[in-house]
Amino acid sequence: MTRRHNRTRAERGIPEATVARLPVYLRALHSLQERGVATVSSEELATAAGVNSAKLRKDLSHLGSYGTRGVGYEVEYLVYQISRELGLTQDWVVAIIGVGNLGRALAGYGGFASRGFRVAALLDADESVVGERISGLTVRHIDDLESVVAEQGVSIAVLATPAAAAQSLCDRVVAAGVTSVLNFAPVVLSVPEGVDVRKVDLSIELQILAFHEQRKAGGPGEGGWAGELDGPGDRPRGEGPPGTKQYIEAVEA
Amino acid sequence: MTRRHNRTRAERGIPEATVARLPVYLRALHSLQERGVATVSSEELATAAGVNSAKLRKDLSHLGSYGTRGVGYEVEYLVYQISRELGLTQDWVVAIIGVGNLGRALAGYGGFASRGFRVAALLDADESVVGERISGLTVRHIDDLESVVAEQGVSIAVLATPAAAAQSLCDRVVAAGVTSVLNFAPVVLSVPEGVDVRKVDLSIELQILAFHEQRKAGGPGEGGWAGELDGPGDRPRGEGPPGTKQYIEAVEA
DNA sequence: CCATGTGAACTAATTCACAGCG
DNA sequence: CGCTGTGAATTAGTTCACATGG
Repeated sequence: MTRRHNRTRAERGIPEATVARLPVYLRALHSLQERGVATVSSEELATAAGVNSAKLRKDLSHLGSYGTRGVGYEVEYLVYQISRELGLTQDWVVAIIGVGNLGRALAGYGGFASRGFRVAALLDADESVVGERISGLTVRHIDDLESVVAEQGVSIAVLATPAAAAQSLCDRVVAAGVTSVLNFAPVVLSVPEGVDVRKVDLSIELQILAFHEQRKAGGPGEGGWAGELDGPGDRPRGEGPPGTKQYIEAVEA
Repeated sequence: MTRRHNRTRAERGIPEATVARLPVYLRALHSLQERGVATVSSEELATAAGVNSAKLRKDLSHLGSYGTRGVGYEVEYLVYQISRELGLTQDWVVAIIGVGNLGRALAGYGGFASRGFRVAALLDADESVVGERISGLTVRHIDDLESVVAEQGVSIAVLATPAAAAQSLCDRVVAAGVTSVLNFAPVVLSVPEGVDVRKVDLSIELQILAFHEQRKAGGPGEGGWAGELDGPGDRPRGEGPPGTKQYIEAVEA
């Protein structure tokens, strides 16, 4: 919040929206780097990252003044600066909790190893998967969670468990000292101050798409304005507007 | 922006931030419903959804006036209204493109079927998986993409392919008439006006966590302010500050 | 009397537009 | 001259706080 030195810039506090875009810029830069491009303008990089150039420049300006006026940005240098800002110049030890379909997919995901993330452990409660070897790691029993976290120095836990198990496992990893959690289970996790949680939720994404899809087709419901004037009083109870699937009964997965 | 009728509320145009939270509220409501709760206050629901109550009320107010002052919201009714707003009172036909680890995990994900999303097809380019049966569906060859989209009336495509294939497959599904894409490949997709794309990106999420994790440990880089005073001129070229992993060489996954 | 619904105040994020530097 | 970097203007989102109505 308050400045605590004479920091020339960056000044402790990059906007969250900017932080969320830095990885995108970084990926675009890597791709340029592979193609042997040495220098890039804000316009070009912005296009590659799918944003407009003003936003890109403003974002980068939060890190410092790393461009050259009249020229652009040196790709390699910018890659380094963004990597450093994101904390990718050091390794982060990751544990994946839950080795179902998703956990396996994550364990095999190349993107982990490539950028400073080292998967050090796979854990599961199911005896029948414990001991199995996946992507070079032996699945360990969830009882070992605390010792694994301590021994390996895990700082990021990836939760790929059923919803019902997520909160209590989250509590355990946090108690064991993990301060960042990436949650794939469809639940809202509560964690103490100082612990960061990020959520990846397929079904939420689909529902957002459905909203826009419906809108393209014209208004909510089937015929557009079912229930328009219903103040409390003429509420549909137990049935939707004619022709619609009624309510939603299925259980959460 | 300007009102264009005497619409009592909703007024065409729910803020994007609100849309993104509606699925969370919906999930919390379903969970209350399962526990037999009939009525809920904004305070309770907000807690369950992990937001504050003012935000929840403001969000719901964009849909209409569905609460009762002094009492709260009727769970069942609110479930219905949010579902309708999100377009979940109708079925959406989904095709999953790419049947690797991730595609399989997605195909088996219960959250699909449960809320108005019907996976109608699995497609892959790899001959060795074509014909395989997964979660009740036979994997079809990617050559059939256009006909599958047309026959099944697919409106949402889920891309779970390698990065290199994503854009051209995206082009194909869009050309075939799909107007919503959920992209798991680590690339920025470009699509024509009117097509919605949402991105789920593991490695971005991890990088955001790393940023905050690093911050907890105190400042970027190892020793805090490597390159502090470097205006252009004394840039590190080809090496990072002492002791840091240098640059990032690995390829994108 | 209590919890919703909402103007008003505030904070964050985006976009504009141009000064200024290489 | 061409591009970055950035104040200023705008727009979006959040939070406050309370009038309102069941």
